[in-house]
Amino acid sequence: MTIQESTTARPAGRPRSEKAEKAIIETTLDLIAEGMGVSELTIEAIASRAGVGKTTIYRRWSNKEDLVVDALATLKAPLPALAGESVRDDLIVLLDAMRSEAGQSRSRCVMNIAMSEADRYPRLMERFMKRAVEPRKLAMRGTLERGIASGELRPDLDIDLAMAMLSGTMMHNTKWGPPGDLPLDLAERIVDAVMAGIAPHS
Amino acid sequence: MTIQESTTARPAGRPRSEKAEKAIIETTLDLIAEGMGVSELTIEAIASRAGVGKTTIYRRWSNKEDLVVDALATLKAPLPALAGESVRDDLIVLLDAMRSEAGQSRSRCVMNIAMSEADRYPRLMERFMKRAVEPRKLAMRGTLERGIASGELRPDLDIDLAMAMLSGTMMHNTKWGPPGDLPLDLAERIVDAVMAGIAPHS
DNA sequence: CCGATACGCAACGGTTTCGTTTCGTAAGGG
DNA sequence: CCCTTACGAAACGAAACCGTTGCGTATCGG
Repeated sequence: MTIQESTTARPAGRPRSEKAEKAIIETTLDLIAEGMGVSELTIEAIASRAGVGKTTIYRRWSNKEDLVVDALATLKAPLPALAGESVRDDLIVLLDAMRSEAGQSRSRCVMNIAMSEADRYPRLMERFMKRAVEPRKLAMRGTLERGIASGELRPDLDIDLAMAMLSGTMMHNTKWGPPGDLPLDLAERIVDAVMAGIAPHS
Repeated sequence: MTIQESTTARPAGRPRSEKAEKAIIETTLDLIAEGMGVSELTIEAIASRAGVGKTTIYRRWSNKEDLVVDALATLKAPLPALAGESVRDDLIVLLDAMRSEAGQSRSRCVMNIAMSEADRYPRLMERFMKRAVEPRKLAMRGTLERGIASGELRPDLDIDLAMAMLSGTMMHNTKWGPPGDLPLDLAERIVDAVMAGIAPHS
């Protein structure tokens, strides 16, 4: 209230190290990506691996869950750009984004948490859903609606069921398919198969 | 080596209580079904809930993983009987078995473990896969092959991809679909949608 | 330079689980 | 009856984390 507090009234003293903050969050994500469940994460392990005192963590987050929420929130979802020409191409782009993300251990184990600890950490999952899942669902829904309008998809299409077919088939491959990298043309094959169906041409 | 050792040369002394053994395994499955990860299971919690001394557990299993392996192995997989008339009907039966199992907390959380802790407990998963997953996969594969032979399915069908489409769509609904029970006709709708495809009639 | 704050580090007491051991009792076989 | 083994209960020392505190140092504003 004196003369100028600039924008945020910087407090006196040494400012908090952004490097430490980044290291903490990165380490948290790394540990999760290595298959560690939320309940197995320990503040001490994060601190030691990040080269940081526990104090520095507790000064920023009051408990483990808050830290994990913030860490997951930094996983941005750079939605792939859709050409918007053919619905088939757009669906392939969307599914191929899933395929390539499945190869990254980080996204993969975040997905593990999403599927196995959803009930135990509802706040965490709610936030993660809104941030990472919803935008993709909306993009796919929009593409399917466009396909119905343009006649590229059947007019009586059950959109929710179609989304489950597309995403579910890809997820089934990432989770239960043969080990190793997924074939590069998997998205294309899935989209074509889902579009054509498994019954013979009528 | 004296006269008769019957079948298994019963040792002297008090025999082990089958009741205790059963209680231990049931309690283990219950705890897992309540959303407890393998790493969060504690021998003490199992012992106390089962009304059993820790000694009784350690006398039978040398560590937690061995116990969980045995517990999961007792989850038998009563494959649904397939009529073998129409491929569509058999696929519906197979998928509907998945749907109804998804409603049971026990099978559900076993699935959670399967998907999230597969890398951490590979022995455990290998055994579980062989016991519970493989028979179902074989049944579905057989049905699809029969459908190709009978002309009910397209002759150039990619069987693995078709299995991923069917199972993946159902799993997507169980995991990411709206909360609450799955609609009773979900299996039928999935099978019909997968067979017909989402593209318009050619 | 000085005061204030953050830093990494180490240690604290408290809790939980571990795997083991000891205890007195229960239940079979010879 | 006696020997053997299993039983449930309780307690043990060791280890891992918890959340907190004190320490000496580093880094900012004034």
